[in-house]
Amino acid sequence: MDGEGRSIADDSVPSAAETPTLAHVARLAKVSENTVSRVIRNKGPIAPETRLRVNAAIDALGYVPNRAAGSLASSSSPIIGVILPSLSNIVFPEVLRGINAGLIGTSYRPMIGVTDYSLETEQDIISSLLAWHPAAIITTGFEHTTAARRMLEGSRVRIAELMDIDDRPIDLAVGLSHREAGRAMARHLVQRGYSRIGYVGHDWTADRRARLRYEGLCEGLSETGLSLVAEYRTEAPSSTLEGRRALASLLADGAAIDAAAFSNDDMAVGGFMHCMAAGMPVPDGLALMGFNGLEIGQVLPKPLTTVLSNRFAIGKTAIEALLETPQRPQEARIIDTGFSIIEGATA
Amino acid sequence: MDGEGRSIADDSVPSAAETPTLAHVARLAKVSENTVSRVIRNKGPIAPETRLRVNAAIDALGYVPNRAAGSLASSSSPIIGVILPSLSNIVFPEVLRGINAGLIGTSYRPMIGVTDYSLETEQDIISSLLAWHPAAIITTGFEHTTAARRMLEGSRVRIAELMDIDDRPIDLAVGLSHREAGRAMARHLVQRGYSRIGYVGHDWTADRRARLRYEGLCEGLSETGLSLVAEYRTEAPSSTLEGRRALASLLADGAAIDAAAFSNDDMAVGGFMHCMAAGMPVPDGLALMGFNGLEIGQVLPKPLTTVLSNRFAIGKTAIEALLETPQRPQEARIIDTGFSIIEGATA
DNA sequence: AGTCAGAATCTCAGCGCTAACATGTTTTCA
DNA sequence: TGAAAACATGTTAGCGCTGAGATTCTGACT
Repeated sequence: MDGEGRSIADDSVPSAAETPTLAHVARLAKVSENTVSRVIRNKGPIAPETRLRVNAAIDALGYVPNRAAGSLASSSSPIIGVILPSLSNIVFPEVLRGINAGLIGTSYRPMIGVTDYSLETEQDIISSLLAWHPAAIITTGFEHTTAARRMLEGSRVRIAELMDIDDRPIDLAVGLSHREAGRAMARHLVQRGYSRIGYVGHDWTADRRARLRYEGLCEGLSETGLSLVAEYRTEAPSSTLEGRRALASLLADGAAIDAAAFSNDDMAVGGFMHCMAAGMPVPDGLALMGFNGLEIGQVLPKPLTTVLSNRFAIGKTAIEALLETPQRPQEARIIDTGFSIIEGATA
Repeated sequence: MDGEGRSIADDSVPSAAETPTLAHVARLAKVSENTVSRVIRNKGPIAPETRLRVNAAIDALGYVPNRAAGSLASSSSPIIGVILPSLSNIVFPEVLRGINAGLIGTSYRPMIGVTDYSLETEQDIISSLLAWHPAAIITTGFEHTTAARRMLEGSRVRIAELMDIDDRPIDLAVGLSHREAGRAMARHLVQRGYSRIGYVGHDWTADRRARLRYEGLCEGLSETGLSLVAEYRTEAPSSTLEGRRALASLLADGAAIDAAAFSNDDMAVGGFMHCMAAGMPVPDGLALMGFNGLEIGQVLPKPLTTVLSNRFAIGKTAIEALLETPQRPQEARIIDTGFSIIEGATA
């Protein structure tokens, strides 16, 4: 019955091509905007009947809250800033996958930036992410420019630094001790009876963790009275191809080694490929050990002996810890997700 | 000299722990907020001297614009919604890498969602991304729920559907014809003299493109009077391990084939591993052909014969095309990024 | 000197939502 | 039975920015 004259403000339904707002929902459900807002955010007490009415109106209009408005009003947003060094290496997508897994069922969304291992780029990304007043920022490692560190510390946003735990975090660190992982590699190889151990690595100027593993490896060896008898580092970032080339170079130089420790699995798989192509028996002619525990290593004709870094768990754990405590705590916290040796058939 | 009494409103500098706003910058630079806004967005005429003064104030305060406020006021935001089916497969991170590359130098940021190949999940993600009024939404393929399609079409946001071009896009499609790629595989194998060709694939209920390649393969073969002599599809998603198992199963069933066409490189690399472990010579005992052109395939002792899908280019091209035209055009557009055969040593 | 276009800037009203507080309405329990 | 506590809602004032339309100020050209 709306024949009794034109109603004064019948804009309870938005005109076509106009996106419905809280106000539309409120009018249709005959409650205040604030009540609708509280229903949506599930905040404060709501009478069951009211909730029903509001939800019906939301469905009827196909209302979707405007996040920008919400963020502005509450000066915080359901965004998780995620800063990754690279997307070329499967390791970081796996961390992202963990982050995403931890976000399922929440209304948070990851907003990403890729640094290409440049601290200056990281700084720019941090500043542009902070402009969204995100709930948290997740980045990698402990190395940041001074300005970046100041921004991170100065913001009230929660900060997670992933992968590494060998230093003091700003707020939260989740990862593993790469130094310890390196030592574990040394111990494993020595236990297996190898004594002439070589190192094959990639350019680590921007990869602190690879260097930490290298240092751990050296320490581990020296604890048993050994040391590296040969080493080769490429000038390129890690890749399977570089690994293949690097091992070939090391052996071509006449290195007399019975085992090669690689900076990571990509490199080690490349090394394995070289051995196959060159007819070098593994592990009897040469033992190989990697780091990461990538799937590809486990599908080789002989599964690669390596160290499992729980990338997925790192991402997921970080998100869970961050969401658990929205406010930055007084004390920084470190979560060790550990590592484990994968006893393959190559070392 | 600020000793001459307390100034009435000297809040040109924000009090500590208060983030500076446009208003602070404006006061410090002695211009209106709007002028600062125009300097920042580089919009409208600004006197060089004013620009300098404003930029100095911005630097002095370390001002960072509040994106939520900007988005609310302009009802659009520098966000690119990116919806990916999965992060487990390196293919999609590579697309994301392309997207990211196309975004460098702009202030757009990707906000991501992962569907795990579920159309319902895609629909939820679309709705939650639209809540940000993004500049564009990039998703995969042409299959969407009815509601999702309606949301995409109804929004004024630009939409790109990636990977596939074998159908009609909503707005923009960037990718390659998987059907044609399948035909090309058939032609290549036939040209090389193989005639007893088998197919090894993964579960494609959610992977339309794998099915299209399969169909193209069959069509290509039948054009030369041939057809598949054996095929095996796993019930699991594609992986190297599944590929290895699948080829083993197919051969164990006694299939008399001289070449195996795989649904993708992951599967093909797994197949290669099986051959190595089983002592089957490649390609003389069995030829192998994949699809994608992943790095790992090219590092095998014999580089894998495969089809290069330009994942990185797909992402980058899509972004470039989207940013070039902020408004959705009348006519939907298709960009074919093509494919090419990688002549490896396995087929 | 008068007019006018264009450049440079300002004023002002929101964008759609939420925080904080105010108000009214029940329930609880001494 | 009355006061306090708990519940259920409403009212109001922004959050920090941008868009549209003034307004002021130049200089160019009659």
